[in-house]
Amino acid sequence: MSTRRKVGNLLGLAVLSSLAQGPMHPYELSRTMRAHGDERSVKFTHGSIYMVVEQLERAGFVAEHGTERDGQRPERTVYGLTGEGRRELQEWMRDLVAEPRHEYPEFVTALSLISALPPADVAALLTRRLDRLAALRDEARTVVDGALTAGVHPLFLVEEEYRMAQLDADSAFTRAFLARLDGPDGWTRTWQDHHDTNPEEIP
Amino acid sequence: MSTRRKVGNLLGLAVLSSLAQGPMHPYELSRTMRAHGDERSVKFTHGSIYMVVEQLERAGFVAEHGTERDGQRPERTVYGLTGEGRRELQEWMRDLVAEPRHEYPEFVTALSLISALPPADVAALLTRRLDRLAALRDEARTVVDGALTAGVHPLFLVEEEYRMAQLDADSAFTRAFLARLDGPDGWTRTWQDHHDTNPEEIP
DNA sequence: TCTATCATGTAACCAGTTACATGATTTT
DNA sequence: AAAATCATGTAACTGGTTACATGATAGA
Repeated sequence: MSTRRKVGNLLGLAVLSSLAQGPMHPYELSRTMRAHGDERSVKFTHGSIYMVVEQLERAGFVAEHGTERDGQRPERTVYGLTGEGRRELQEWMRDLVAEPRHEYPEFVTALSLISALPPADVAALLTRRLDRLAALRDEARTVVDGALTAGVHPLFLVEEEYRMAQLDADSAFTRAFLARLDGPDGWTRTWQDHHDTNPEEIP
Repeated sequence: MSTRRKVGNLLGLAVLSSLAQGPMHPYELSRTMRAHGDERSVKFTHGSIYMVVEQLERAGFVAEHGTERDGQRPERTVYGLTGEGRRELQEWMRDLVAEPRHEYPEFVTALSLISALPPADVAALLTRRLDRLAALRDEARTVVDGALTAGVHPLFLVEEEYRMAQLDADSAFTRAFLARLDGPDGWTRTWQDHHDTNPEEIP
């Protein structure tokens, strides 16, 4: 990562945060994070948790807190936060909240190459996109409503609110783009020209 | 990637798109993409281009088109798009435009763990964030204005417009969040309580 | 001519993903 | 009791980042 953080993966942050509630073994991290619905906000899989815990240990942010054994199941190593780990958690969080960074959403890339598609096709594709955006928005809404009626405090749902706000902005942009395509302000014209003069056939 | 695309890296898409203009060697890809300002929309470095070209070749999307030599500089291998590559470019673009996917912006992760910070601190951090968001917005505006006066067609700047829309939504959300923090609707209360009852000290 | 920067590529390393291994429990 | 699923972990592979290597030109 560009950051000079010793562990750059955001999954590491989520693990630090979980361990702030008390020591756990990696599998338990996996379970509780999954149960808590964290997979909507952090990308992780079973395997990646073991990896990141290892990294955090190398960096001195977590340390072995003992080992347990339960019947003949494999022995589990329990990890706990170190002082350094606690400090890193705070600092990292403060940084993320205060400093937005330049990211690379897939749609940005696609837009930057949009002239590779013929304009008529793009109109159809954007229309389809509006549908899908609405579906994602509904999904978020459902998650939030479900959690609220289950008694979760709204504070623990702000990330979904943010997501919805971004989805709304995406929809609005998409609609505006569509409008410019339909309108006779010359957009489609130059675009089509660009296509015609750019044979793109180099066999 | 979740996609069953043979090459999942979006840099691969940008390379396919560049090669649609004609065969090139990797260094030239690097130069033209950089000159064209693509680094704002796709993350790449010198080294990653060589890597992705190799992957594209393994996948059959590009092929050696010959080798050149210029003086005693290292010999350059020129790559061109194959028929498969051209098809992949189209299909991939259509997919990206029509199907938004679930992504993991850093701020979403931070928000999902926001209760790890004390509420008073968060207010200050969000205020700082507003500044930084404004700066990023200005930056995008400047890029766009510069390009427009240099004669670039707006079609080639839509990705910056999108970025600005997302930044605006981010600002609006941040302001609303701040307002809820200040307001006496109980938010800060439960939050602070959560902090007090959650000692987070496991030394 | 010495030094800096450009042009071009390779290699070494670290991170992340996926698949696999194996005993325990639950379901049919 | 066979099949499926859960609990727990490791290993192998692939991808991405960084640092390095080396000749060529250009500026001081």
